[in-house]
Amino acid sequence: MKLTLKDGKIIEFSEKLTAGDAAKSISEGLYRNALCVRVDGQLKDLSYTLDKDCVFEVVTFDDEDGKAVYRHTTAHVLAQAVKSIYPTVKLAIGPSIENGFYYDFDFVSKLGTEDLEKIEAEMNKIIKANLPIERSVLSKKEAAKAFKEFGEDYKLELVNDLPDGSEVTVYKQGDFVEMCRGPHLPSTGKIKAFKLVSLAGAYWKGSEKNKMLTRIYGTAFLKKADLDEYLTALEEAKRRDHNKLGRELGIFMTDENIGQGLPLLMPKGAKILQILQRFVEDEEEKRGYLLTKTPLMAKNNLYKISGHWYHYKDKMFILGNEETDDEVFALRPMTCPFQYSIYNNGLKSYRDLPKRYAETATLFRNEASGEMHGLIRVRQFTLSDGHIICTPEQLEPEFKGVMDLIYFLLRSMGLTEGVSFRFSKYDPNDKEKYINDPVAWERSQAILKSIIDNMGIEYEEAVGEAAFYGPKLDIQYKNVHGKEDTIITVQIDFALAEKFGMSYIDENGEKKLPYIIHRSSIGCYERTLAMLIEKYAGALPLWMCPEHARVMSLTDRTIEKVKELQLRLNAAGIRTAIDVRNEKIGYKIREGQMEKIPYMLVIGDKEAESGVVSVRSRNDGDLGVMTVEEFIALAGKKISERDCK
RNA sequence: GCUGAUGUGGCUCAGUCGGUAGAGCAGUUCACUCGUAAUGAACAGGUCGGGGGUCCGAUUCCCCCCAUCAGCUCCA
Repeated sequence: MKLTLKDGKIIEFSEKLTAGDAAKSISEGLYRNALCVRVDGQLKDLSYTLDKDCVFEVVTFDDEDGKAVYRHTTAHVLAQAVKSIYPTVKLAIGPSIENGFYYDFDFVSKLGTEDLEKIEAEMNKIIKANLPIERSVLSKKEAAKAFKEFGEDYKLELVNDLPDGSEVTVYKQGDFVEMCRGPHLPSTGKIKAFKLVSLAGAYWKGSEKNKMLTRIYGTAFLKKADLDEYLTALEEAKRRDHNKLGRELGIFMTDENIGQGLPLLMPKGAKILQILQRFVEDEEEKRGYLLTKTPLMAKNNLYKISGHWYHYKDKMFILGNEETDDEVFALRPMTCPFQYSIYNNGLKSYRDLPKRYAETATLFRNEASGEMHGLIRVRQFTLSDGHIICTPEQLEPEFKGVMDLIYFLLRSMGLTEGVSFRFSKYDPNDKEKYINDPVAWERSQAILKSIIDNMGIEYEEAVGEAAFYGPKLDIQYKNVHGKEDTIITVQIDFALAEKFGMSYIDENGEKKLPYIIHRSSIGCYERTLAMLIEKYAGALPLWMCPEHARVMSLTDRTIEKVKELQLRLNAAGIRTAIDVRNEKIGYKIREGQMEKIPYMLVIGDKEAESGVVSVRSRNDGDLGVMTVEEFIALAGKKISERDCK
């Protein structure tokens, strides 16, 4: 029997043996770290019997699969511990996830955070006992019978969902049995460092129609030091959290009397958004967009035509009552039908196309109360919204134009690293959410796919993430908690033009339906700001800082000079504030540093006399003295170039 | 909306096993006029998230709201 190793080396064995023994004989060191193996690319337990030629690979914790197996086994230990402390609990599922694992339980009584320690103690007992983990195979029937006996309703449901005649693998450790595809570590004692991190609710099978179970999150590492490092990194990440940092820096606040999801942008935050908005609107104008300004509300008729009323009525802020009022209004949740109405004003020829409409749109969406999060999910927000109405031939170049604008903006903000692309498609089985026109869906998805493939964009496909009227290309960004959000989206709409009676006259004098691209350029300003705060830990690139420089007096003798310099810098396009309080310079510097002011300029008697300034950068510390002209050149260049370093 | 947690001066937090609260920072005033991440002193600042209930008495116990955080679900 020949085993082909990863490096191409071939090892021969005279008789069959377990994967663990094979690994052991190949390399003592590697074996010590082997968690499981890959046989012909398939993950197997160390107890797996090798009986024919194969490609053989040892899987360690350095391997993503190895981490997953290690953590998955920890999840089993968690389940065993919970089961032994709370015998009435019912088990659901417990997979490994990025950076850890979770397990869902159905508890009879409530579980509190303080119970986690008790569970950890029990887990430690199980690990110390070093119970062997044994795999066996049951028929569907046998498994169903066993889980029914144990009263494991959720496991039973999972078994019953399997096709008839299929086999079920179960893993046994001590008196604890768990249905699982595996593989697993050979024994519970292999787990060295773990921690239960948090407690949360989660719906059975991910559907809110089902019962909410109790989910316990945890993580596990090979070494205690690695676990500690991971937990410290989590704490570090929280320090960058825009929701904390943004409030500390005076960028935004909330007020319980104003309401959930309604952040107030304070002077600094408002200034940043103004800077970004001017930048985006100017850039859009350069690229042939026409600015519109449309109402913040409309009669519900409008949303009935678009279909939004039927899809999203319960997420709209409605003014009036359909039963009793002649007219019912709703705050706008999107801009599309307003710009379509503008398009429809006057007959359009193919010569008029493409029409590129853009608007910095205030939108309102009544998000569920538990969804709100800082500046990322809010009920009122500002979207750089826009619609391009074009002929079929113009669709691809226009889409490319949109992507070019988006790249330009992302680059200007230094956000190109860390974004990923998602091709969001419809779900053919979801007749509720999507317009029922499979032919149009397939056609428009094929068009979008061909465009983005031609552009060489790497993306993930996501079924069931499309808008109800068409497929999307979403630009995704991860926040400090690792949660991914869409920051920008570009959509192809095959449905709404017809609903709104939009048309153009083609070369042959025939009336045609245009294509529509729904697009954002910088996304939702509030959310983009949140991502910027987290990316730069509050120290935003100079060009978008509300305060570029702060001039500080060393003593009261130089206050007048400080004020003069402020005027001069402001005139040169450098947003400048002053600090002439009667405080020590170290104190003023410390404050400026904590507020992440890019440049702090100090004027004492020496500078005042020779007409220079002492410059300190928030990143590089004291830069020494320079003339005012030199400073203006230095800062001015970085501002105009939108230097993000 | 659901699960769990949290809510005490502008901020960070302590405290009260039921007898109307305390610190540090920030603020104000005074002194110091100072050289690149905190000068010193004094003063001022709180309906203990809101509303009900129990009690002689509630910030503390109970109920209902509101807001905040993590997760689930949702996201045109």
